[in-house]
Amino acid sequence: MQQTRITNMSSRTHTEVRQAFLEFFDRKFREYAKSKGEDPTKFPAMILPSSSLVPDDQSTLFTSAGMHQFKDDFTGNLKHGTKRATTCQKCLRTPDLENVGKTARHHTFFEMLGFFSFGDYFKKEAIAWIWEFYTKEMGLSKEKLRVSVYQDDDEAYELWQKLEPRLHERRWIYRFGENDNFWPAGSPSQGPNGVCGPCSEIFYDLGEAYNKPALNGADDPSNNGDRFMEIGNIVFTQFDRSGPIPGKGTLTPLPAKNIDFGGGMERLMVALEGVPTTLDTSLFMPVRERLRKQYVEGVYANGGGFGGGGWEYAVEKADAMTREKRIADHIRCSVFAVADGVVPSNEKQGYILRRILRRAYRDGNKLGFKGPFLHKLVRTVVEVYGGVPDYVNLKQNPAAIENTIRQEEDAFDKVLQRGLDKLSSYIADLKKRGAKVLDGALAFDLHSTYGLPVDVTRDELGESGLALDEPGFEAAFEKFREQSRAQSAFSGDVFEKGWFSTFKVGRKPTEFLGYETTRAAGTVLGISHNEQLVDYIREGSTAVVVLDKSPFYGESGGQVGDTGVLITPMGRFVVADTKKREDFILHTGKLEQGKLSVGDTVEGVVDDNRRNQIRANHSATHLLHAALRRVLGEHVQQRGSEVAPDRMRFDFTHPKSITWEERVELERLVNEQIQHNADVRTDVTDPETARKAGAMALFGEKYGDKVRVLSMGDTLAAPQGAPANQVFSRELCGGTHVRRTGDIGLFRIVSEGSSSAGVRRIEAVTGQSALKLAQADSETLLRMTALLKAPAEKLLERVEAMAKEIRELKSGAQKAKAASIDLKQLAAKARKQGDVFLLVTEVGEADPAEMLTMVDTLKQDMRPLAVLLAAKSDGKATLMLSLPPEAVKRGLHAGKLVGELAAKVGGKGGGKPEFAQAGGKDPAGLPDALKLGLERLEQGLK
RNA sequence: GGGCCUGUAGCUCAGUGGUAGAGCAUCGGCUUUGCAAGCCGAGGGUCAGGGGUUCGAAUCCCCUCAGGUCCA
Repeated sequence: MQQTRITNMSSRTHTEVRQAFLEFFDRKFREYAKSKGEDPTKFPAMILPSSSLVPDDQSTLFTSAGMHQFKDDFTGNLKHGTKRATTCQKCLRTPDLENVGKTARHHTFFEMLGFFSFGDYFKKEAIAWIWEFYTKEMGLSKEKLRVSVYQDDDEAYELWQKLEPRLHERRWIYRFGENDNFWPAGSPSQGPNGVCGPCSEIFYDLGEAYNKPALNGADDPSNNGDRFMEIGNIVFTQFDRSGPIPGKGTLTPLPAKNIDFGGGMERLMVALEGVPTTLDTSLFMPVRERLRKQYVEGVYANGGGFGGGGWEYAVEKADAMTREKRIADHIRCSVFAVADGVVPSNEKQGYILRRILRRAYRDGNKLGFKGPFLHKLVRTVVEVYGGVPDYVNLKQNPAAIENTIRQEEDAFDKVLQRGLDKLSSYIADLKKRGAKVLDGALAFDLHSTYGLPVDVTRDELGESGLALDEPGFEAAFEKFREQSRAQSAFSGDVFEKGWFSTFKVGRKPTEFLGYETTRAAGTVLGISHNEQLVDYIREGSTAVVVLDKSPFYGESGGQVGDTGVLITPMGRFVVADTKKREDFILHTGKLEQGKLSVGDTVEGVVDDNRRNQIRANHSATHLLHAALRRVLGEHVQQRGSEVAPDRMRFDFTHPKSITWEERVELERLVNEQIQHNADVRTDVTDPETARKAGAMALFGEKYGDKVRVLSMGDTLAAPQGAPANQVFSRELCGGTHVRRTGDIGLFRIVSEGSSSAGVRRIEAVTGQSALKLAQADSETLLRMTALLKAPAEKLLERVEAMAKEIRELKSGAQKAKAASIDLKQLAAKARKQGDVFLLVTEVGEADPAEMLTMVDTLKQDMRPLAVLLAAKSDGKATLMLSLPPEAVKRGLHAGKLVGELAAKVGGKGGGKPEFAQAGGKDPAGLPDALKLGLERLEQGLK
């Protein structure tokens, strides 16, 4: 009976479920706020969008928990302007990588349904609401739900009991210890100190078929079986722990208590759809089906290839189910990561993504796929999630995501090939030696140096009837890991430390005034000296100063920070650089004069001239971006930029280098826009309106509720919201720009190149710098015309002719030198010694290269020839000896002989049996050396 | 943050202290009805950059840069 109900509910799509969750909590929040007497017309937005997978702060590589974007809100700094919020947060986590596809619930990428309280509602509401959501809104059977509380949390126990007496009667409220039901796990007795609290989990019983009870509270992770799936966890942050670590700490109640609820979207879908694992839900089945279809098509296209079997064959061969599921998980993860701007690489986020993609690729190989196949699944993932409002960036440019993944597949293919080549040479070597086992250190080298996965090595060895020295491999790996660990500076702290984290608590971000002015008054909120917060600094101190308002632009979006000065009644603080950190503007510099204290009113004065050059360069990047899309095509995507006063750099996706014609056209288009001198307009609006107006948003970039839309170029008379094709450039941008395009003055491309695979880089200059460049070019030209005595338009011809002439002269020079010695005369000195011509002589001034030419020329005339030449150059002596095979056969060795002769000129020498040279510092010894050489050669040739 | 590998002609690479090479590509000539191709020949190199050791460095040592790869 229950089954019928579940089936009914499963007709909801995941998009509807997600929406239902968010709307449900939004409703609850509003009811609650009203009951507290709050004014309903003044409610802030409480359904918040998912933040990017790549977090703003440097604490972690990826957003790995639903509460990540609320870290500051939990410490009392209401960054989002609300005390209550609900989200569906995308997360990425890899410690469970090994479990993906094997268990019912592990993922690399997952979505966390969350609701949060920052010192607002607490335990009672949280428990009641989530229960109502699961049982009423989602219609989950109460028979299937179990809950747990922390062993000492009687309050939570009673709340559950009162809410649903049956849970208590059936003993379905479990009390677990601090390792299961406390956050951070085990903190009462182990630490760390700080905010913490008990939690309460909700489980869904998948049925006895999955008979691995997990609800025994044991700490052994192997008991985290598949029968009971944790679908939600409410953390009650209510204590401040202090005390020894490890050791029993004291838990002091916090005045402001928080709620952090997280429930896996994938797990909820399992409960709703009645399937055994998260990877069997409708979130993944389209991807898995697409994969199977591709496989079957592959079999067909290859005339029944893939080892001659069908899917079932592969199942038997390679544990296909796990692999298929893992591919589905990994490709979904990769699509989301790429959409958020991550590109596979060998560091940071890019490296995690690369590992995930390569694992999936290997799984595909094992299933029988040959060559790239993962990128073909991208569209399916995009189709599954395309309807979710938060994930519009998936739909924005699926081709770019496909491309990125395809490139990584190709790159890995190459790596595999190289590794396999190396391995086969090892295998050949083993066979030659009659050995059976490959050294573990070698296998590890293949892995660590050439990126060849060890399972590939194992398989290949197996096919040749060989084995891998497993303990040796493990030992090498462990040694390597230890070394890396010891040398690591990596810290995994989620909560940052340092002066800034203390400073920012409860403060409003700096208001940036620099769009309108470059000179404005502000109040000093904080000063950091030597990484410590201080009340004041004295003359000569370097410091970081934070103001409530500032005209200084903090480095971001590629634009460098402003420089200038902060003037106080008592002093002068020279700003050398300005950075932006979480919307606070940090002025770095030195107090040149007087004293500066917190609370002082200062006048911030930005270096105007420098700022104007920056404006020109920044605006020019927008024009260049637009021009690139017109000249090269719509596939051009910004990949980064750097805007400084004297130069700009723009990186963008494009598969080929740019032709000269394209470059000329780009320059022309940009300068045309500059000459039209159109107004530059900024509209402040919300992201949705901006998108509709066709503004280009940076791929993978994060934007707030309000964005600045910058429109530039022709047809600006068009009303706000006019289609993008009516203006030359329309982009979201927080940087500072010129008023009219004419302010840019002049735009010139300095260079074009590549910064990484598939990404081109253009460097350019504007305004004064462009003029300087033009003048420098003219000067070069002018000087060349003078130097070469040719008019500018004939220069090219002239230089080409000269280059040719130089080449001819050069090759002629050595011959001429050789000739000047009069080779004929030299040759006449040659004697026949047995069947070999023998020539031993001094040739005056000559360097080794010239002597070589002589030797070669002489050898052409007399064959076979043994020749020993001696020469002086730069006050040093050089000896050169060339022997024909006939002489070598008779036991002569040019290298050895020349070494012996070198001693006569105070030097050393050597070489091969048929050719050798030597040098020494004492040319006076040359006659002796020649005499000895002649004796030896005569003897040797007899 | 650390370990290892690589960087040589337009491309793919060989070259373990002694005259910088091969294959492909390019250009020219010949052969062929044409194509595919073949034959002969030519051009093309700061041996990633810098410093050092040495009589002599693509080669050995140190530093820098770039790419690859693994770990933290």
